[in-house]
Amino acid sequence: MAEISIGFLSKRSGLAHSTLRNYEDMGLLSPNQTRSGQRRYTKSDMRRVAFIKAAQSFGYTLPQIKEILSILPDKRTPTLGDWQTLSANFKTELDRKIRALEKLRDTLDGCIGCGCLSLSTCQLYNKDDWAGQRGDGAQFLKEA
Amino acid sequence: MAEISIGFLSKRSGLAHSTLRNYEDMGLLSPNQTRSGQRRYTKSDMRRVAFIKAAQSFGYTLPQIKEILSILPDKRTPTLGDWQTLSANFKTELDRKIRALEKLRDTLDGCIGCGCLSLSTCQLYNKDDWAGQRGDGAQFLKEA
DNA sequence: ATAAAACCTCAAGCATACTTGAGGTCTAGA
DNA sequence: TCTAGACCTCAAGTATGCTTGAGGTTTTAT
Repeated sequence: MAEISIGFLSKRSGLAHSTLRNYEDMGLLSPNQTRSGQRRYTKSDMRRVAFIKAAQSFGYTLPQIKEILSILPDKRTPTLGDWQTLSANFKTELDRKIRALEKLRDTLDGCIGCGCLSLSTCQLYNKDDWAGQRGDGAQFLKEA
Repeated sequence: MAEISIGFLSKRSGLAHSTLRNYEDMGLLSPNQTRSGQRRYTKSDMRRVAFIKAAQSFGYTLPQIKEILSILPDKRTPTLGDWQTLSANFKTELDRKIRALEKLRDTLDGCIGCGCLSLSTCQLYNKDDWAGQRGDGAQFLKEA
């Protein structure tokens, strides 16, 4: 049972075999192979899969997730500390996104029914206000 | 300036004209039209666009975002209260996702290097533990 | 009045992330 | 040993969310 087959990992994770192979092609997983070419995953791979699913659910793309996972060591099995670092970084990222969301809410709350229609007074019309003086106009949305 | 053209909204939001038209086709926006057929957005539409971008950045699909926006009234301009309700609901949703993420971290932290290789003792191998006794095995991942 | 810029529709194209299927190999239990 | 089931590769298909482009109309500034 130290040998984790693709079928076992597929059942545990709810991901299709083809999806797991796809992650491998994209460099997100790199299972060992038996002599005959069948995949054998480790517990570390199970953890990676769980993280991939979680990160995807927060809107991260596979290349982005690959980047996040790249802080884990290549050569040795990741330690608890390695995963805690990754986890903390990810949490920080999410917090940043949430702060951007709160800024959106707070900025735009002030605009509901404000009735102002001139570029000089309305936050929604005035591009400099969308980003908190970032001077772009689309800045907030890029940041979120 | 009470008339918001597609070009103006496009510049403010950073979204292409085609993207804004796409959102309209999907029922996320419904601007008025001038006699000749040009689109005229309201401030409320600007707010919707800002929300759409924010929700997308957290991994929501356009149909899901349409659903979230559906709590806003059809017939009248949404009030501050309408938006605050939506905003609070969305925050609750995000909190739920984040709690699932924390559960993932906590559940799997205990497994690093635990060395157990039997189905009966290892959380990673034992499908009932992936979801906190949900009996599916892929449950956590669905939930995140 | 006219020309540039902004707008329109509709259709095709593209990237991401899968899913499906054909055709074949490996492995484990009766 | 044989055969069902699990695995393999490779290629094509699908859904989502844009992007691009052709061909034409409307608006706006001079």
